[in-house]
Amino acid sequence: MANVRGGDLSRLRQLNALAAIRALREAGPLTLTALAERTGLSRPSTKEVVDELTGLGWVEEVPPNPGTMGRPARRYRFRADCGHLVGVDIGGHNIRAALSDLDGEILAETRQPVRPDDPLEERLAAIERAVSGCLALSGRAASDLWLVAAGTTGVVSPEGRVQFSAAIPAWIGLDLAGELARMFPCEVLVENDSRLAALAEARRGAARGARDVVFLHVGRRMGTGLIIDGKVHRGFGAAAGEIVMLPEARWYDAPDHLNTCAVVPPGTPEEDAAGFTLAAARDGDPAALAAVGRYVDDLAVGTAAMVLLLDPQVVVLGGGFSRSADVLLGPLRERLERACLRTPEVRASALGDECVVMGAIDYAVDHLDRHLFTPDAGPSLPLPQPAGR
Amino acid sequence: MANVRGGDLSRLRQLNALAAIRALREAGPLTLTALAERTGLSRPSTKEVVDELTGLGWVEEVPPNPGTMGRPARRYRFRADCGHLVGVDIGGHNIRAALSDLDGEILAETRQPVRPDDPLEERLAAIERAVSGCLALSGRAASDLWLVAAGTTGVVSPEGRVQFSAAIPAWIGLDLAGELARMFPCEVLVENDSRLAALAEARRGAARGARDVVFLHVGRRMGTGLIIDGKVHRGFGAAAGEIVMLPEARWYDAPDHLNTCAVVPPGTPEEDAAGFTLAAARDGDPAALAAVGRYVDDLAVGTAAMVLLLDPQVVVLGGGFSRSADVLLGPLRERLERACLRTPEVRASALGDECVVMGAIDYAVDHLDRHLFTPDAGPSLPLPQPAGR
DNA sequence: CTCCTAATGTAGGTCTCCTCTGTAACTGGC
DNA sequence: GCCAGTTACAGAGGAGACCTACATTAGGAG
Repeated sequence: MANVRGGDLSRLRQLNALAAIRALREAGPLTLTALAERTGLSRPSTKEVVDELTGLGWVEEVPPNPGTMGRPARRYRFRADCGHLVGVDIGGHNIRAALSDLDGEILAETRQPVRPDDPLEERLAAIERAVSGCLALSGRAASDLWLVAAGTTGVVSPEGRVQFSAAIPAWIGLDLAGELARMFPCEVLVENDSRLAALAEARRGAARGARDVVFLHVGRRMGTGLIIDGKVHRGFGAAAGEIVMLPEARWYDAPDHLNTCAVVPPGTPEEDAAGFTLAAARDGDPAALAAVGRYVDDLAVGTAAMVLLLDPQVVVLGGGFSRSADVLLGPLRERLERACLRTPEVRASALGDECVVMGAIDYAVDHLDRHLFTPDAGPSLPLPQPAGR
Repeated sequence: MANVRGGDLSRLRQLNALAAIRALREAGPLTLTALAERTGLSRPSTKEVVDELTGLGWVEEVPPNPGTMGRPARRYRFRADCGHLVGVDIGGHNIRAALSDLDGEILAETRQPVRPDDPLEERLAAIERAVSGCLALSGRAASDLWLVAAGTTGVVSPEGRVQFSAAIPAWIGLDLAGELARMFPCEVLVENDSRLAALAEARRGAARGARDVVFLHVGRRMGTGLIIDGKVHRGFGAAAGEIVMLPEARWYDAPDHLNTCAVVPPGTPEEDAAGFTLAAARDGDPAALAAVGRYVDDLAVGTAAMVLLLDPQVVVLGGGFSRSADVLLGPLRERLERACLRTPEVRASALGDECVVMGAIDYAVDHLDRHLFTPDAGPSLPLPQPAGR
């Protein structure tokens, strides 16, 4: 029983304003009559609501649709550009950033290469450069930002502190949320990167529309992200999805099967080895195919555990190795078919390297939806008045 | 974006009436001033709302609290008794039923012994007898029932069909929701029993207040129920929680360790064997302790998989063996401590055999809350007018 | 140029809530 | 037994938001 508060007339107006905003966000520019139909309000009331929202800067009139019978209807749209969001992907080798409008439409993207053993300061500076780049590309200022969401490798505490990271040693113990809050003049969210990737796939990628999704990050490191009932699942201590830690799930050492295959040229650095095996498997090399088989055998154990436990609608294969999804998908499906009670769809990531930034943006949009555009959600009133552009 | 509808004045009244009902349900009998404070409405408006609800039969006046300064305030309470819910636990050896009011307060309980190999008709008849018994005990008629929720062993499809059941062979393929709908003149819900047990523990049992809970049904058969974000997690095909099916989780054969221990007298029927081992372990018998150790070793593997994946706040140990929780809890905690990133609390079931019926009641209450007492929830208007008692 | 269509704008009415003022009921001290 | 103090109840008047109904306006078709 969350909310026990009633409300007066102004609350009703607020509700109706929110309904109008949501209708406009869902269905693009609408005429007053169309909007009235969608919100269930009468036209005069709808007009009053729209006028108020226009005054606040949330809504703007667009030219009418010509060529129709009768008097042309004025059309209104939600001003998604009245605020901006930034998503950041903090990886071992790259910092990616993207800037979007309030609808999550991406307006600019940048990438800053880094090295896993870069010192803390250098990496933080790269984050700042990546975001500044986005701002410059889109012609915005930092003060236009409403929300920055960052995804990082490693285990992130509920408060945004990095508790553990195999990929970025310097990151361990860092108060990432605090650092970012110092860096940007707006609210900051921090989340694990695989979870954000999962969210992106569930919202706009391979699992669009599914409410229960398991995202597998397969690559040199393994990770998972869970979407349950349409939301990112963090767990009580924000440590959900760490099934790699269980020896019986056979995930931790699984990539070794690909690294130690005979088709890998001697002297190949370990980080490139798997690529050779996967490529050879695609060409039908028997040794490589056998190695891939052993790899998928292991991969399928942990995956089956997740599927049996959660019964997701879709399993999405992402991460570095998902470029070779054509080689992996078939064998994985086949093994899940045998192990699971109900086999979910298994699909390759549709977003690739952009997965995490997109997920960060989607996470920020969700946050906004929940705290600004949802009635009964705490202090969320539609009051922030957007700048005049 | 679920709901895009606005509303008019009557909607506001409805919202405020719901707020009043929720406040009364949460905090018991309240005076007008107290209610006004909680709902945020003025006293005159609160009075009008309460009068309307009284007229509809949802609210009733109770004698004022004597011994206070000033004019005694009239007090009002939610009439939880204006409708009734039934929860049913369909097990292999017992059918349990409970009847509760709209707050989930249990008013009557019955039990009907059955045998696992009873024919379909006999088991359905036992369900009917169990519920009739509750009605008779509490002096109600079937027409007073608003909702019947049933938990059964086995895998239940989203539509309420039993897809598989190891414990009740005759049950497989049965359209249980359909059968119950024919039996009772009200809405019917069907769910897996372990999930309902998990819900009961999360609502009123060992994990009260936790939003992410893993319930382990340990007994002759193993099962799990997951509460995620405060709700029962079913999964896309309602097959969530079936980790027993995975050989690597080492759950399926785990009970054998207890059955084959030397302390079990020869000729003991298999269903009683584990009890001897657990009892001997409590008394410190070395062979029994070793068997329990092997059992918990296996139990911990699947459990660690769940904990690592979901990071629940609490793990609840329920089912037949949970009577011996004192013997099992320590070793299980210790093993989880080693295997998990963040070890959740591990507690014994607080509800025992009543777990599933209680969970069924809680499930029904949740359903009501969502569909009757929540604004913005589909056709949920506070119109059903309760009988005059 | 007129008719038709579809949207706009305005007026009056209703509903719900709020604030304010006066009245009622009970306790405790003298 | 009476009076002051305290607390709650009851009703009147007013404001805000929505609805319906009707008159008005702008563009396209014949």
